[in-house]
Amino acid sequence: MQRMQVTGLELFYRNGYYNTSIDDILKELSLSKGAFYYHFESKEDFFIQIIENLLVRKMYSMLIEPIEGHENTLDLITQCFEEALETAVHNEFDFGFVLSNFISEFNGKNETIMKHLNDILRIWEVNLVSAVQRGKFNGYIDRHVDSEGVAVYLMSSYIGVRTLMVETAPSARKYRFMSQLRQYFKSLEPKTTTV
Amino acid sequence: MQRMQVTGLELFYRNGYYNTSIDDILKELSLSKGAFYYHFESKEDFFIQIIENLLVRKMYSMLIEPIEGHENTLDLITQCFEEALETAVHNEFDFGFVLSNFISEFNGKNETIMKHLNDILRIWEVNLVSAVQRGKFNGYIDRHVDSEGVAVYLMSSYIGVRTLMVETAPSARKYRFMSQLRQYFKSLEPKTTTV
DNA sequence: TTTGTATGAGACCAATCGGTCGGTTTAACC
DNA sequence: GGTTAAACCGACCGATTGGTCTCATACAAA
Repeated sequence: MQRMQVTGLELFYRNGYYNTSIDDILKELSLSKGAFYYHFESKEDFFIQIIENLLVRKMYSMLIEPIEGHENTLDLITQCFEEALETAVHNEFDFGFVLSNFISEFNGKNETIMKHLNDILRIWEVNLVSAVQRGKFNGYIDRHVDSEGVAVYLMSSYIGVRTLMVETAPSARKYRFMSQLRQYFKSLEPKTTTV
Repeated sequence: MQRMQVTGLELFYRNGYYNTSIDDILKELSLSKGAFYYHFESKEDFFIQIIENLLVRKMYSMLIEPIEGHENTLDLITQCFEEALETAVHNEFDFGFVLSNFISEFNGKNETIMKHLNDILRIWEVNLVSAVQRGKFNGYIDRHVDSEGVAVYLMSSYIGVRTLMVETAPSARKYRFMSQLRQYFKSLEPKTTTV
């Protein structure tokens, strides 16, 4: 059952949800339809369980927990993005950002699943916002900065660069992205001109 | 035939390529299979023609031509993004950024189509790079700025925010995004401290 | 050994897919 | 009116889809 979910996520990620048949997954595992429908109600139910069990965990470990510390927020985020992108660069079978790929696929087609995906997005956003607020409180970020704005901008750029890194020069694009991210972050630091 | 392409793009955009059957398109137009396969070799050929005829044109008119002038580059890009996002906000049937949606869908599945999509991406990138270079030449952008880096960062953030604007508070997210974009642009302006 | 239950196998189903093909309509030209 | 070719119709095909159903196996408790 755990194996089914892991393999399911792999194939759904690689080929998309609608373009991956249950038979594909079962063939990979040498299992039968009977085994599948004994454990899961439907393909949709199967996918939702994958989201809840695997995708959420992955998001936490890669993009949320790494920025939870009390050190310099901007450094934490920089390092977090750096590592996440580096993982993608070295992944031979990278097909973009899992979450945003699924959002693109289900948007306007399956409201139930979209709700689950948006939940994850919101968790990410909330954590980014409070990280920025922490940074302001600790004096690493100028206190006039709009925390929600920074969060949206960070999520946007990350989602986008992961799409751009698909297939065309991922390493170069990662490098350029990170260097501009640092440039942007510099503009968020407290104005030293303030007395 | 033109009608077929327009309707085809509409449905492919709304439901995805693999999730839209030829019958769906023909039903919408009250046409038959015969009519379709008289004009197009296959579903793939049909889609590629749509890309070449409609998608490329759309990209040019919305994201490339508006930034081609010789005024302040950063202003041009700001206004261009502003208008593109505003269009999305007011579009009742917005399903994200057409180009990046298709990239997500075809990535790793159809190399032929991916080549066409990447072509469009590269055209966009080239135009952004030369816009930034123009800005440096005209004194609107600091000459130490990395043009390619800015281009990648701009494309990333645009692609990402279009994904984020899907379904959840598009207007608020657009506003926050634009305001952070301006913040970022400010950091690209020439350092007045230079004598 | 018998029974009960958890787990799985795989034939089967209706619906749908992209694509084919023989035939019909339409309209322009001689 | 006859000819031709572009445009279109729709029945049909084999393959595949998500899902159901019946039946087989495994193993622990009685």
